[in-house]
Amino acid sequence: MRIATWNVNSIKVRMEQVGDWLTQVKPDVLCLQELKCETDQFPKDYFSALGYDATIAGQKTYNGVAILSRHHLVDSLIGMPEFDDHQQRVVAATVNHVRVISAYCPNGESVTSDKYHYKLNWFNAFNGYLKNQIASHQKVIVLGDFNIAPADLDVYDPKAYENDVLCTDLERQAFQDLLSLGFIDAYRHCHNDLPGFTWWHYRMNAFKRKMGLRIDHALVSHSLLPELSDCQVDALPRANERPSDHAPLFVDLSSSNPNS
DNA sequence: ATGTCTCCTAAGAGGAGA
Repeated sequence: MRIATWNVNSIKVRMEQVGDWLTQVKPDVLCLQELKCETDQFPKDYFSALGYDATIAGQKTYNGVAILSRHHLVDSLIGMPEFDDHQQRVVAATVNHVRVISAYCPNGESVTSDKYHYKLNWFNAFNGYLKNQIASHQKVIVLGDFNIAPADLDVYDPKAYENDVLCTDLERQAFQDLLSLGFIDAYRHCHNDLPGFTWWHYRMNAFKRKMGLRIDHALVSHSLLPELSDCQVDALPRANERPSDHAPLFVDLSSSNPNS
């Protein structure tokens, strides 16, 4: 199975780019973030015509997550049951006995912002949520925009981002606390010393100047580790004419057939 | 470098969020 994630920064603007990418890369599953549309505005028919079923958690203007799948999606769950939040940031569903979670973690804005506190609270809730998910499902994969660069290797200029949002010790600790539940950072596991940037600012010609951060991640449960064969960032869509600021990331699992 | 992009309100630009 190939399972991917992409923060598309508006599905209405990027629909055809996503369709083209699905046609070329043919993932079994694609997790989407920042839909920026309400659930009933999501172009479900367009992706259905490409062979993808969808579970959607949208809202007006901001946030919004979805899971697209070429296989049957079961046991869909919108949001975190024990965290009351009108911001649609989490959706889960099971595909071929693999629990897939699409997450759009809060950005935080800046360390002095109320949004930064919301971010840390949110990660605390997300930790509890994933603890439950990993306890109730054998194979779990969490993909999405985490808005955390876990280490200096994940930042083009660590000095410039030192103690800045996305890179603070508290955020990095929150990320490590997720791993401690029993997850592995798939990209870092497969690539010891490559940056693997997934996001580049729209400003400053950041993409062409390789000024990126690795803030989109795929976490696999220990039970999936034997199946993990590859994890790649596809930076090509970032060079599109009207790109999302994020590039897609995908994981290849060697088995996970319906009977395993 | 308050630099770019998207969406909203509301009838023009400007604010929010990233």
